[in-house]
Amino acid sequence: MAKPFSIATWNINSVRLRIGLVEKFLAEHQPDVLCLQEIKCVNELFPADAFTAAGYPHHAVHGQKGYHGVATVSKHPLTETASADYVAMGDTRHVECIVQSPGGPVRMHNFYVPAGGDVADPAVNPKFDHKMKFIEEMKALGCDDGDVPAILVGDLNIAPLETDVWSHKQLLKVVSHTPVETDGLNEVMAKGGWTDLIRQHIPAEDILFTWWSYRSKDWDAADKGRRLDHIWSSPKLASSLSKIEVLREARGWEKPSDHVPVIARFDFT
DNA sequence: ATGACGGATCTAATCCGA
Repeated sequence: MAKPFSIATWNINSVRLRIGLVEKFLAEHQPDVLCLQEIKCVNELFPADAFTAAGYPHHAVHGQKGYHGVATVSKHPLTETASADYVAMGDTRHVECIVQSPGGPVRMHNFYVPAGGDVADPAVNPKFDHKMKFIEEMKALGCDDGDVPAILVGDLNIAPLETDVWSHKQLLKVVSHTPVETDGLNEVMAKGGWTDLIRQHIPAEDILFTWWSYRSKDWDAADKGRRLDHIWSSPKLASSLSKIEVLREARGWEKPSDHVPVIARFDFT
């Protein structure tokens, strides 16, 4: 008998402003676990009651005032195991917990990787230096550390494949798609033994985006997006993947986030 | 021109996102 389990990731760009959209999303799609990035509030201001009322009473929140911040909410019990301070900047960009899924415990990593600023040169741009150091530290993260199979999700702010951006050629020097970033992210994946679940399900030949800039007059018609949001897992869990859903329609909701939710559905045995 | 919006904050103009 298969045991369904699903996880979603969404850069919400202020959880307090968009709690209504989150409630709509949870009601319609019912993931077992939702990982949010850019909650933009301290833990005390996280709308915990709304999540509990929506059927998600288990929370691991790691926020700060105004910027960044990550939160993992779940239908099933979870234990927060770490909130690593990558690059020791004091930023809230990672929360790790173990979720009691119907198929057994799963380690969940929820990341918000620094955007990296405008200029892709660490010597003149401290934000890009920060981003590259953050990626460097992520290379130490193994998918099977500690014997519990793991899932890594989040806004990694890097679009690794040519089909992850609207124009590979025009974005080669644009932060998020430079070779030093995409090579770095590929190394994080290879060293940790991670599998890219989104690209396991949706062929690398297919154009695929999860983010569209607010600055575009008509984001849908222009369609100049990037695939910045990711779902990875250990190979053991990857073999149980049944479906990936990228909710492009959510970019067209009223007062939307510039990122859309991505859902991975599994059938555990 | 990729494009010139949208969030939080010491409510006004500034920093930040990618």
